[in-house]
Amino acid sequence: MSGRKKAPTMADIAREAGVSPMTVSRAFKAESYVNAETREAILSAADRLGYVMDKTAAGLSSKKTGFVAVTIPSINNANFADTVRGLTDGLRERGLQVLLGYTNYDVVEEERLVRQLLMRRPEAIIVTGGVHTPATRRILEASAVPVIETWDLPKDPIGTVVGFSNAEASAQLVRHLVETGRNKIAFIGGDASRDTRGHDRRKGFLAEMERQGLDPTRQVEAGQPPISMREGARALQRLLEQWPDTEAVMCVSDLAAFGALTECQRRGIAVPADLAIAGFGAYEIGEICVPPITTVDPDCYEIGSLAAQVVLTSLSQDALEAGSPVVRISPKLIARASTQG
Amino acid sequence: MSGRKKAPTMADIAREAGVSPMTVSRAFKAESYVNAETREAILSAADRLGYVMDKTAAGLSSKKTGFVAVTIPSINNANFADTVRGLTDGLRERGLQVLLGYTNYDVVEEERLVRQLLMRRPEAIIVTGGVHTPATRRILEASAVPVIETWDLPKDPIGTVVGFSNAEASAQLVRHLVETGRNKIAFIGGDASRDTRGHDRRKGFLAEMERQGLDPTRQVEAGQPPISMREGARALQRLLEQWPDTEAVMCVSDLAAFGALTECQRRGIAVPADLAIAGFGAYEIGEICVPPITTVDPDCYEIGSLAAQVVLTSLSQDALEAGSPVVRISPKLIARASTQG
DNA sequence: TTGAAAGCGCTAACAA
DNA sequence: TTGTTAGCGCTTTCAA
Repeated sequence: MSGRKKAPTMADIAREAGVSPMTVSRAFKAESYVNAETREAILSAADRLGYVMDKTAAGLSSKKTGFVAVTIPSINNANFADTVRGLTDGLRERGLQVLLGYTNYDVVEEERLVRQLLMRRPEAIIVTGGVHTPATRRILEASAVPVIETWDLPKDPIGTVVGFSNAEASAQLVRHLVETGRNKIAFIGGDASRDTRGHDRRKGFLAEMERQGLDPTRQVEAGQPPISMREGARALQRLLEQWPDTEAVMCVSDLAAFGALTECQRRGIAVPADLAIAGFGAYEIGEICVPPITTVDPDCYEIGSLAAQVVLTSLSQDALEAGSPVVRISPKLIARASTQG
Repeated sequence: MSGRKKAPTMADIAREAGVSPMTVSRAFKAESYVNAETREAILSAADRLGYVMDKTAAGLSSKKTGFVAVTIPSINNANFADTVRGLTDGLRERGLQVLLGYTNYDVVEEERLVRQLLMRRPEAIIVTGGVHTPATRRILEASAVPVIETWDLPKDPIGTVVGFSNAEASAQLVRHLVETGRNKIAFIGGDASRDTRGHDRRKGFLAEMERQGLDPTRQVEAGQPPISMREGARALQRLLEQWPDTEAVMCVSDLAAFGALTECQRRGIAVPADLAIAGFGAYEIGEICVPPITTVDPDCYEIGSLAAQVVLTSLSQDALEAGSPVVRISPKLIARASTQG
C-alpha cells in the first residue's frame, strides 16, 4: 500500500547533496547554469529520495503554474476529443500541460467548473462555446488570464475565438440536399437551449429553408442534448408519423443520423432512395456504416491546434493584443451515399 | 479582452472590508465561526473586487488541495467516460474535484502524466489498468497519496484495485458462443501490448477455447489499440480470407464488432445465420444497430462509484488501511440477436 | 556558478 | 468571534 509519509522537499535534497536549496531549484531547470557534476549529484539524490517537485509551491512563487485549463461539454465525444488532442499537441512543446474538466453540456456546471479551475491559476482558459451564465462571463472577464472560446462564433466574445458558424454549416447541408433534388427536408435535433451549437444548426436549417422558399416546419425535438443514436432512431419514427412524405432528413450529429439510419433498416426504408439522411461532425461511424452518411467536417483537431497557437501568442507578447480576436474555420461538406446515387 | 492586471488577494479583501486576512479566510469556509454581518461584508467586498481564491496557496498551507487526479486512456470512449462520471459524482459531495488527464493508451505517456499530476499534489490518484512502466510504479509507490488501479485485476497491485477479470469476461463470451452451437470461433483484437485489457481478453479467449477442446488459432491482430470500427471491418476481411468457414467472431470491443458487422452487410453475409458476432463493453451502438450485438457489460459507472468510495475511505481513516485492497466487479453477459435466433 | 534573504497567498495554531 | 504569528515549498533578486 502506498505510504502516508510526507514527501521530501528541495531542502531535503539540498541537505542530501550538500548544496543549497537554490542550487537544487536550478538543477531542475534545464536552461540554468549549474555545474554538470553538481547537477548530476542533485538529480541522483532526488531520485534516491523519490523526490517529486511541488509545482503548486513553484507556481505560487513564480506566478507560472504551467498549465492551461480546458473545459469540454463531454468526455465521450470524438469531436471534442480531437480538439483536445490538437490543444495538447500544440501546448506540449512549450511545456504547458492541459488540465481537463467537463461540463455535461450544462452552463451551470460550467460555472462551477470554471470557478474551480480559475482557483488553480491556469495560464489560460479555453472553453467550448460562446454561451455562458452571466456569472461565468463576469468571472472570465475579470480573470487575469487569456480566455478562448471555441466551436462557435459568439457575437460578443470574452477574449479570443476559434470557431465556425454552425448555422452556415447547416445551410450548406440544406443546399446540398436541395441540389440533389429534395424539397421536403426535415431536421432532427435536441430540445432548444443547452447545446447551443446544435441550436445554431437548427437555426441555420430554418433560415436556409426559408431562403430556398421551402417549408421549414418539419422539425423534431428529440430530447435533452446531446442526443444519442437511440434518440435519433426514435425521432425518425416521430418524423415519419407526422410527415410520412419526407424526402430528406438532416440530423444535429452523425450519431443521431446513424440512429435514424438504423430505424430505416428496421422499417425497410431504402436510404437514400426513399429517404436521404445527413449528419454532422464527420464521426467515424458515418464513414463506416452502410450506406455511409453525408456529413460536415469542422476539422476539430485544427480548432485545438489554432487555440493552442492563440494561447502561446497571448502568453508571449503581453502588450500587443494579437490582431484579430476571431479565428474562423470553414467546415467542409462530405457528400456520401446516404444522400446521393 | 480579458485583462492582464494582477488578481486581488485576501489581504485586499481584508483591507476593503476592514478586517484581518484570517477573518476573510474564515468567511470563505462555510463551517467556521464568523459573525453573519461580517461575513456578508466580506463576501460583498470580494464580489466587488472580483476576488477568486488561490487554491494553490491554500493547498500549500493546509496540505489539502481538494482534488483527485484521474488518468484514462482516451477521452473518446463511452466506457471510461462512464467511469469518470461515477468518480465525479462520488467525489463531488465531499467537495473533491476530479482533474483529468489522458494517456492515449501509452504507458510512457502515462508516466509523463502521472509525474505531472503528482507535482500538483492530488489527494489521491486513480489510474486505468494495472500495467505501468517501472518508473511509474516507483513514483506511485513512493507517493504519499492513495493509489487506485481500475478496470483490471493486477497481480501485484500498487494500492487498492477496483476492477474485473477481462480474461474471465472473455471466457464467458466463448461459453455463450459454444452453447449457441458454434465451434469455429475467432478473435479480433489489437496487437499485443499497449491495451492490456484487450490483451487479457485475448488471453481469456485462448484459455477458454482450449478448455473447451476447441482450436484457438483463429486470431486476427488489427493494429494499434484502441482498434476502431474501420479496423474491425478490415480485420473481418482478413479473417474470412484465412478461415472462410468461421462460425463466430468475438471482438475486443463493440466498436470493432460493429465494424465487422458492417463488413458483413457489404458482403451479404447474414448475421447471425452465416456468422455470429460478439463485442465487449455495452456501448450504445451495439444496442441500436441491426442486428444488435451480443456483448459484456462491465458496469463502468459502478467502477467509478466504487473507486470514489475507496478514495473517501482512505482519506478519512488514516491508520486503518481498509479491509480488502481489491474490489472485484462481475461483468454481465448481454445476449443479443447477433449471436442467436 | 552558488548562496542568502525575502516573499508568493494562504491557513494552522494559538492568543485575546 | 477575531487577530497575530509563523510557515507551507518554492523562486526571485541580489550579492558573492
